[in-house]
Amino acid sequence: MGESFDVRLATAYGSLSTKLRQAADFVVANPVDTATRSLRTIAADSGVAPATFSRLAKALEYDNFEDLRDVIRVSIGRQVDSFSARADRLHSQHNNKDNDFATAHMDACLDNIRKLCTQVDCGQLDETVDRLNTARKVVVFGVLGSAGVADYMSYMASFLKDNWHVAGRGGGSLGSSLVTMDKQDALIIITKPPFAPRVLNAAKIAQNRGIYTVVISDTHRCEALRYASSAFIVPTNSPHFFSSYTATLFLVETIIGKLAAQADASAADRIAVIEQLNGRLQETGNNPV
Amino acid sequence: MGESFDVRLATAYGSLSTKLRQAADFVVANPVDTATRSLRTIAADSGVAPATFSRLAKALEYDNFEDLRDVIRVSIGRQVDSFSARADRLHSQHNNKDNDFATAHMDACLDNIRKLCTQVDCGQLDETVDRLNTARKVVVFGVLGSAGVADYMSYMASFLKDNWHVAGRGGGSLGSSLVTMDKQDALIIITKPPFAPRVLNAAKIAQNRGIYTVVISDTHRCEALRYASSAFIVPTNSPHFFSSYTATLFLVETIIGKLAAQADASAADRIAVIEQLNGRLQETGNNPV
DNA sequence: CCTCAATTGAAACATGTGAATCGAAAGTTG
DNA sequence: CAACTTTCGATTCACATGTTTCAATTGAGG
Repeated sequence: MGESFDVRLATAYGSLSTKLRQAADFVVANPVDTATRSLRTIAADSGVAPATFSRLAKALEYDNFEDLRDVIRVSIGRQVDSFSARADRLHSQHNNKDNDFATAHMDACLDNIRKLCTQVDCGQLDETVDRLNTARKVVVFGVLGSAGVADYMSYMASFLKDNWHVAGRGGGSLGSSLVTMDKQDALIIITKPPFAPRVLNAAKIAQNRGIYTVVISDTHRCEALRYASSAFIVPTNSPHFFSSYTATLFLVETIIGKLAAQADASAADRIAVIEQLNGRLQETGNNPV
Repeated sequence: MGESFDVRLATAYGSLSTKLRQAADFVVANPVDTATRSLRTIAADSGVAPATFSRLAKALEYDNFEDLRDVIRVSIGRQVDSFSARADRLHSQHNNKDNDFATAHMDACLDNIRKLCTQVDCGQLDETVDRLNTARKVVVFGVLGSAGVADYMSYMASFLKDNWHVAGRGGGSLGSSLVTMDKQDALIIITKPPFAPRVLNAAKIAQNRGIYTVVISDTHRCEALRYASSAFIVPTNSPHFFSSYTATLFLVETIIGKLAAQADASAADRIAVIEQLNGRLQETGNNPV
C-alpha cells in the first residue's frame, strides 16, 4: 500500500507495456521535471502521449497522476532539505535509536571515504596501478571478511585482464600460487582485524620472492604492512562493533577504474570490454538454479 | 537581469509590502512546494491571496509567476541531481583524466550513499530486518559481481546468527537449498546488471514457496524485483563503465547493524559477540598458508 | 490467414489554472 | 480631516490542465 514509487514501479515494471515503460523510464530519469512541469510538457519532452502518463499512474495503482506526482514531490523534498534541515531534524528525533544508527553509519561511511581521498598518496596510487597493469600475473588475497572484497576486485579486473586470480577462496592453499611467482608478478592483500596469521605469512613469502605486494589494511598495527611494496591504510570507522568495508570497496573500485583507464585507452577497447561483459551474461544465462 | 532568485529577492526585499514579504518568505521556506504545486494551493497553504504571488513575480522583475517557478525548478534540480551536474562539469573540464576519475568516483559514491538514505523507506527497512531476525533460516544469494557482497553479508551475520548461509558460491546449486525452505525462512538476493537468469528463477521459486524474499538491485528494470517481498533499489552511479557497489555494501552493513541492534539487545550479548569474533581469530590462526 | 484482445494516440471534455480587473481598504501626505 | 496613492482580495476571463472516450493500430493465438 504505502510502498515507495521505486518499489511500486519495480514490481510492476515487468507487466508494463512498451510505451508505459518509456513513460516510467522518463519519470525515473527526470524526477524533478515530472513533479514540476505539467503533464503535457512532460509528454512533449519524452515523446510519449499525455494519456500514457495518466495510464502509468493507474497502472502503478495510484488514483491520479497527481498522486504519483505527490510521491515524487516528497522524495524530492527529502533530498532538497537533506542538506540544511537534516541536522535539525536529527537533533529533534534523537530519541529514536534505530534511525540514529542508519544516519550515524552513513556519516561514518561518508567520512571514511572522504578521509581516504585526502590521505591517500596519488603518486603511490598511480604507481601501484601501473605495476598492476604491467604485472605478469596478479593474485588477490583476502580471508574472512575481506574475502568478498577480494573476490569482487578480481571479478572486476577480469573484464580488463585475463591474468588476475583470487586466492584464499574456501581455505585453499595460497602457497602453491606463490611459489610460481616472482618479481614480475603482483599480490594484493586485503586484510583487517582480526588478522589471520596466514595472511602475514603470505606477505612475508611474497616479499622474499620479490613479488610486488599491495597491502590494504585499516590500521598501522597490521604487521603485514611491513612487508608491503605499496601499503594503503583505509579508514573503517563505524558506530557498531564491526568495522565498515565501504571505504575499502571504494579504494578497490578506484584502483580498478584507474586500471581501466590505462588498460583501454581507446574507445574501441572499451567497447570490447562491454561486449565481453555481455558475453558473460550469455555464458551464465544457461546455468540452472 | 540574470541574477539568481535569492539575490533578486534580497535586493528587492526592502521595498516589498507586507503581504509580498509573506509570500516571498513562504517561497523561500517551501521551495519544493512552490515549484511543484499550483499557485492556488500555495496561496491556501501560506494564507496569502493567489494574486499576491503573481504580483511577487512581477515585483522581482519576472514576466510570470511561471518564470519565477522556473528559476526555483532548476535550483531544486541542481540539488536533487547533484551527481549528474558534477559529472557534466567534470566532463567539460577533463584536463587531468587520472585525478578526475578518483574525485569523480568519490563524488559519485558519496552521492549514491546519500541518495540511498533519502530514498529508502525506513519502515520497510525496519520490517525487513525484523523478518530477517526472526526467520528460521536465511540464505544470501549473489552471483557474478554480487557474489562478494553476498559473501560478506553472510559472514557478518554469522557473528550474530548461526542460521545464515551463502548460496551460489562456485556455481553450486541453489535449488537444493530452496526446496527445504518455506515461509518461515528468508532469501536475500543481491543482483545487478547483467542479470543472470538463475537469479530470476531463484526469486520466482522463492515466491512460490512463500519464502520472504529480499531483493537488492540497482534499477527498477530488474525482473527479480517483481517477486520480492521487500525490494531495495540502490544507486550505483559511477563515472566508469562499471557500476559502483559501495552504496550496496553500505545498505548491507546498515541491515547487519540494525540486525545486531535487535539480536543483542543487552550489552552482555554484544560482548559475547566480540568474544566469538576473537574466537574465530584463534580458530583461523592455525591454518597454514 | 483471420479473429479478438490489448495498446496507443487524437480529440473531446469538465475542471482547475494563472493573470487581469476593479472596487474596497489601508496607509500617506498636505 | 480630506485627497491621494498604494496595497489588497474577490471576481472574472481566457486558457491550459488531466482524464476519458473512441477509433485506429498492433500483436498474439487459433
